[in-house]
Amino acid sequence: MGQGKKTILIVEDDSILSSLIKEYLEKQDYNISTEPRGDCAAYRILEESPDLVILDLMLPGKDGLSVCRDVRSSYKGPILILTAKEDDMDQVAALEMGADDYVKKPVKPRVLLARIRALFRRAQSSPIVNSSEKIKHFGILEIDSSSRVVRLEKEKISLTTLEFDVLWLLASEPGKILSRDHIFNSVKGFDWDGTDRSIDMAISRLRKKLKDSSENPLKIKTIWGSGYLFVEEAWN
Amino acid sequence: MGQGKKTILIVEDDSILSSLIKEYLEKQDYNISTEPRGDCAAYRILEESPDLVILDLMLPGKDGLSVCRDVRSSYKGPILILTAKEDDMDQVAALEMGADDYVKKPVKPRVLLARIRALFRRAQSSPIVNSSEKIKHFGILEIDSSSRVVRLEKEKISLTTLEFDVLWLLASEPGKILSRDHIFNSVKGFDWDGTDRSIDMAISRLRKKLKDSSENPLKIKTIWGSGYLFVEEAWN
DNA sequence: ACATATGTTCAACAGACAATCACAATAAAT
DNA sequence: ATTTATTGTGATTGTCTGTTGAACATATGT
Repeated sequence: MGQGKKTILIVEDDSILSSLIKEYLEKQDYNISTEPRGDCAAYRILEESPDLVILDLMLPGKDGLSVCRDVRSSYKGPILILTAKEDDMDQVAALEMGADDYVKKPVKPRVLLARIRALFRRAQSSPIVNSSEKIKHFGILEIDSSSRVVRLEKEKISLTTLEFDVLWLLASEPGKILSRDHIFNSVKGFDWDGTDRSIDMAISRLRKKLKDSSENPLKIKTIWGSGYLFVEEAWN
Repeated sequence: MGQGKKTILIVEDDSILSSLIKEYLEKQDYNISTEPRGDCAAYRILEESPDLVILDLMLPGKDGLSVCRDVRSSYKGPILILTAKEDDMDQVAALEMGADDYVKKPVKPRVLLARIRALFRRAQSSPIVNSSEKIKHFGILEIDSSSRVVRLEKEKISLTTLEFDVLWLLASEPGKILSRDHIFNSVKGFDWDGTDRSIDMAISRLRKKLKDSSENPLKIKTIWGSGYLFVEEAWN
């Protein structure tokens, strides 16, 4: 499930620190992007709408406080200020400006993580409504993503989680070639290592369960050197 | 609990500091009560349900961390830890235990106020989910959250607190995958340690009571590697 | 056409994760 | 303080998924 990971934008001009935090948080299973410039930060926050923003105060282009003020009215996620400035009045100003936390450098990664988690616990945000279609029909095949049930000629087929996810993805774009790379990424949420053949296996097991011949597959075709393709017309 | 003044409970054994903060915050138009003992704190938090709690860690009777853990599942307001302890691990532990902020003494009143305000801002805007809907119907299943009664084909099913909370949460978002992490967090109020299997057990017991087959669950499905999902269509 | 390199399938195995039992620890009730 | 109910834990079993290697298929170069 790709949607699972939370995204965090780190706005920080010290690239060493920035990538240090990035690495640490990536290990904790967050999706991290970084931005060194203050004047680009506001734009990117609104554009990417990350689940959380880590914001430095002293930045080239525009200071963090202004960024915070500028985005606060439209960006609803938590903003965590991370800065070396010692002044208490900055802290007060930032918090009043709409920041949710103010942490002084240097900070232990473990502490930063705990604070991030506390903010997420409170925010609990996920207003992204999945308005896309929940049920797909292709002749004798029916796929229901809210109950995760697949029927073939009205008969229920029991698929595993991975098999279902792959089928749903392919069926979402019938007639289009999807690379292993892309399938892997969409289904697992992280990148393909190039040697993994789990997708091959999932396809193989899917074909068997969907009664598609493997030597001459009509329903899920192999595009040699490119990937796989769901054939819409094959289910009648 | 009216719209008027917000109430804050200060749990702090140093009576000088305690009344200092009390005075300052009263000037800012908050309603303050104080409690010096740790072992009485949990009781008073649940009894008075203040809008926010300021909690010291080193307390007579019972330490603040335990207080935090004990009340977290039923007390939903912000908890701010205010302590002289310097140890980073205490900070991490407190935040993971469900605290919302961790401030080191000594702190300027102005800073404390700013942090309190930031917490209130979040608490207010955080979506209280079930203010409207108190009863859910899914075919033969009926869940009443005001009386905490569950009926299956009109027959009353007796669920434990945890089981009910988990069921209610899942049924609040049918067709959506909820991770153990998320379920644990919502139900207990603090973070999952990664080895705990209480949610698995709750699900297992729920399935049994709701007469869902365990080898091939139709009503509460397992999404391998991700979590669980409530199937709306399975109750007809 | 032939050999060679590269991409794909599949069976069998191994490791990771989940379900469940029986029991221990904890909390609640008496 | 004792009993009872609820929740968490260790061990076991089963299920899902990824890996390996051999066989097979498709493309490329000579």
